[in-house]
Amino acid sequence: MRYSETLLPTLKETPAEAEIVSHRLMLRAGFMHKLTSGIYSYLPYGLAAIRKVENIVREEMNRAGAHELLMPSVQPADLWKESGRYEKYGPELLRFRDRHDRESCLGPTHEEVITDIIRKMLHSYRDLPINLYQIQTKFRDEIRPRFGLMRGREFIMKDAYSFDVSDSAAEISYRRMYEAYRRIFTRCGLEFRAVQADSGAIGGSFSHEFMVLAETGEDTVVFCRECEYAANIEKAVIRLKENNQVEPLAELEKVETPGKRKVDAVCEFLQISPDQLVKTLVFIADSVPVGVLVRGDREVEEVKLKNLLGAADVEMIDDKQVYDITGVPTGYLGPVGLTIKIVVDQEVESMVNFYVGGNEKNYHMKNVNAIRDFEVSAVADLRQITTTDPCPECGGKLELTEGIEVGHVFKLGTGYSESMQATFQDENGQEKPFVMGCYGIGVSRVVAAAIEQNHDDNGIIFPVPLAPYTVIVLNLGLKDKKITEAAERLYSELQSQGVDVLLDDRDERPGSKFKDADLLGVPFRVTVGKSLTNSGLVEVRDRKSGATEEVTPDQVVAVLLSKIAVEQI
RNA sequence: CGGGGCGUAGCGCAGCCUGGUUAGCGCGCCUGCCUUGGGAGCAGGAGGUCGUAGGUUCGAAUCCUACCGCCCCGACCA
Repeated sequence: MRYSETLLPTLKETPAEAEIVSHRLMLRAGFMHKLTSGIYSYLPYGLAAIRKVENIVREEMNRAGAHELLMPSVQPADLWKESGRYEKYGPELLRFRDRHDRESCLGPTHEEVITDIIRKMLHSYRDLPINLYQIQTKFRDEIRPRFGLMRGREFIMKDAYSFDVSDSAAEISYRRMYEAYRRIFTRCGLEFRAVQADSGAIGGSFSHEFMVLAETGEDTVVFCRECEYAANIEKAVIRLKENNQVEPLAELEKVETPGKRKVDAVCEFLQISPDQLVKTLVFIADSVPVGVLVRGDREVEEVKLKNLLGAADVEMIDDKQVYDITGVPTGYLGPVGLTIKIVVDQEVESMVNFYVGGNEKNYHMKNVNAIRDFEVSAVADLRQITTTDPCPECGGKLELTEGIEVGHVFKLGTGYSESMQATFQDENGQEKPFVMGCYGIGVSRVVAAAIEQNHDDNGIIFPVPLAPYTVIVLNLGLKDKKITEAAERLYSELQSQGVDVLLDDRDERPGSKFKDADLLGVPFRVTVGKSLTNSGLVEVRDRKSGATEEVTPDQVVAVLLSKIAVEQI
């Protein structure tokens, strides 16, 4: 590509809208152009990076036996009504009517469409297994799009769907995708972890997320220092410590706590530690209020709560709503005498003689005990794991880190095939629902995550496999025949060797070209300028290390090819 | 949806509080000269419905109202 011919508008200054480094750099390096919130045009340079990711994804999907197809983005509501998701999927699903007043939606994912294809086209166990994928633009009307391509409303996703004859066969398909994903993200040059995950709105029995480790990640990942255990914090199961202390139940007592509402204040006033206190939080689960009890120093994990209650949505409510529902001012709420449904974190169940709010302003209660003093409708693991908890697998020490979710694999089971009546005949002539799996990769997000992980003060440092161009040739002597000829020759020789090369043939001063080359993050830079005139040499520079060497023009292609070979995974 | 911030030239901003000629600055862009290995210099120039609509006023970028858009925080522990 000739720089002079393409649209690659680099910016010296950072647009005010960008907060995180990948977003800033992508805007400055002319990757994309925002049309409206969460919706971007991909400019040539950004598109080239996306294509690199797509190609790696394609190669590995194909290697894993999946086959590419392309499904529509506009989908009829009827299909979504069949699966039951037209009601379940929230406002993220963009709905509209066509000219015939038919209800339609923009596909945020394609389980319904693929299941429809398969049920109409496959009828025999002999056709299975099959795994189909597409790379396509998805639309999800996110509550709050942010960070540029990191969380857009419109984004590019690779989604794959597997169909199997049985659960055990589906597990093989799942493993295959899991391994393919490991290869994909390794090839992208990313530092990542595969973690156990909640399956969320898509549903299904179990799943793993692939997380690129980065401070700006929107997810928290917990992993064990001693074993292979790794999970999204939403999912991390808490292994209960044995509680052998047998303490006799004491008599319930009311204590005055004037003006003490926060856990810390109550504890300080009563001279107790937060692990002796139980807080009562009120959530609204699909419009039903639920009281949730956790120890004073713990945090409720809403995803766990949601799963326990089988609710589509749970939300903590504000002080006013709490008062409206319970008649108790916040800070003094407790389970004793509370009429709403109460669920209890497993840790609380093993506590004896603890403290709670007194359901009356300025009062708490002591020596409270579950079951004896209040009714419990369920006990479960409802809190967030912490680094002081033992690893649920081996008991080892846990660590927390932030991650960007770039891939997610799900074992779906027969949920969709049953609701949509997608069946095949097995070898005995029995009708059976397909056992499904689905597998997503946020292609545009991978590019953002890669930049989040690979940059310095001067700009992007692309890993070779994702770099839109592997080499940039700077012509620093546009009016110098010898220099221009050498640069042009290098450009065409590299191209003929199959190297993605950008020739900076703009009429710009050297400083600007150097700055832009750094900003764009092209892994290798070849400078053809005055050293060619002086000593017959050109400079080859490694963007990542900054190391330079001077070689003759004849050597350049060979030198670069060997450097690229080292970096190409 | 709540809270906060912002909307003035392609980008980054000043001006607004305290209303008053042709609305500024830096970067970028155009022309010329000069320069050419880390975003040069000089000279000249183009480019603005001051987000939109309404109101107050002799007069509005500036004050008031409504709307639109964008960004950030939160969907958070009582």
